[in-house]
Amino acid sequence: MWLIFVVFISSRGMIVSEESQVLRQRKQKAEDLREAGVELYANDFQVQDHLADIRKRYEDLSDDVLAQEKDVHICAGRIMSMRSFGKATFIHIKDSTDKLQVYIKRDEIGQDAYRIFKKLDIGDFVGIKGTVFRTRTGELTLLAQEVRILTKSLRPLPEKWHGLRDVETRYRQRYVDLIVNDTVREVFVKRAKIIQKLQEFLRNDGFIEVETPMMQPIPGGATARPFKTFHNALGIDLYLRIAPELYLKRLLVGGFERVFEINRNFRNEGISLQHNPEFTMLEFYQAYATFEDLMPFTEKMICWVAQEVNGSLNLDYQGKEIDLTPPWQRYRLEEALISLGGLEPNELEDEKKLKERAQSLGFTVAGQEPGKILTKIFDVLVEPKLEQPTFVTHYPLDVSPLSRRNEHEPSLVDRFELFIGGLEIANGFSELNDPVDQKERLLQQVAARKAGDQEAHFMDEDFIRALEYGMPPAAGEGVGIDRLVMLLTNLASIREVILFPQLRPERD
RNA sequence: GGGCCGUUAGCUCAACUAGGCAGAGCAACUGACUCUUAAUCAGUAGGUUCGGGGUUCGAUUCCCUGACGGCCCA
Repeated sequence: MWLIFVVFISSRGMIVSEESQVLRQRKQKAEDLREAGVELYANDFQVQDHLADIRKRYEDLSDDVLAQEKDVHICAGRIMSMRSFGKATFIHIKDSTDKLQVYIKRDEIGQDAYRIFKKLDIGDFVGIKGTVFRTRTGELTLLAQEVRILTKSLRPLPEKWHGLRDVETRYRQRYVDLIVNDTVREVFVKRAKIIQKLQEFLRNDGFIEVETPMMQPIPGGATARPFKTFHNALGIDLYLRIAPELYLKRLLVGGFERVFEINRNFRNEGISLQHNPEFTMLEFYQAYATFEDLMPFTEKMICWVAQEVNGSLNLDYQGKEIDLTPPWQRYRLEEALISLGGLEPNELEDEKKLKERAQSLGFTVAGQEPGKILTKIFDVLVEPKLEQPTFVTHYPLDVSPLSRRNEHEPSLVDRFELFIGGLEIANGFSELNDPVDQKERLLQQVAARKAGDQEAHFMDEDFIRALEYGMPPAAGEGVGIDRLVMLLTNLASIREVILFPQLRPERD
């Protein structure tokens, strides 16, 4: 393919290009190299060693022993820095495992090769063949016998010590962020590990991982507005799922006793420090268990993951010292509202007083069920205060249309939410498996939807039919993976733990 | 959706407070230099100051408007 330059004459009569000077210079260099017969995008280089392995093997050897080492290593990486002395140059190259200095001498690689090497830039990928030595200043270094360009980089990397700071550019060009900001890379490595460890923990406990539809004709399993799309061949509306819940419960009906899924949910709602339109959720369901069983199970699971990835049950989250050691604090919802939220007990009894309180906090209360008002007040007054891990239990029935009714207090359900560091991390409950009760509750949701509540649940007749076949008693739970990662990496923004967070498109 | 803050060279930032030729470091280019590591030394080039409009003799700066981002609130 030909590189096309758009060149025009400016009003001042100078020839200027739309491209930056650096980009133009680099494209010119690339052309020069190509004309000199250099393949700029080679694909036949056989890498034998990762940089970390080289470091590991030689790091602790004394200079004398090192001087005897004649083994030749073949490795590759991106040039991250360059210090040239005319006829010799030090560079640092970086691969996925480490960063290593390479010493390139004209007398070692030959005049022609050195002339070509001088055309290379920071950012280029190179293949190196060489032996290991230690410099006078004590740095383990590869002495290059051969240097080869593997990929030409046309754009300059950000500055070497301030790096890339601009948040918008970091998110839009995450690839650059990952090249230059090692801590960012570490966050996503840790994220991958957290997910692996959750899978491992659940598998070891007899759960099997399944995949259920992300595109659903009836979006269910959560209180949220869905994204809508259209399938051309079927000629039907489909929704991106807001939760996998109803499908996972169908699997309990089908005879699986322990299932889990870790995958994306999509909610057509605002974006904030804790919300991205698509986010990752673990949901797991266990037959013959109750929400009471899930609480210690959750303690065990999260502690194990924390121990595996951080090596500790103590963590610093945004300046708060958090201790994950079980057992975790428990509050009934009303109890938390009174002792942490500062509400008077009589406010909880009296719907009118409750609405006044909500209004004083700036909420619209018209047409809202008391349970919804209660949980909204909770979100604002209590949630940020729940720094140490805390289970909040006994949620109102009207905000929990899929949860099993509490046997002693029928206006409440057997449900908990887990908060750590002021973040809502998990939500679990004993599952409602009475198809008649479930149908009634969904009908109430449909009525609420008709009355204008766009977050209310849809009716799902097939789900009811499934329950009519019989779903074993069970408990299920959802864990917000992004927030768990935020917690374990001490990051305040969900955008820092999602590789490509949703942004408005760039103009031009 | 509302409020506040921000957007200047490839990157990180000045120039604000008082409207007067848009600057530095790194990166780049030319030259010197065969153990440097924020290499050094000498020189060079690089700008739609986010877009549009206004005020003004003159706008990066003041005003209006739009875009994008950040934080706070809903």
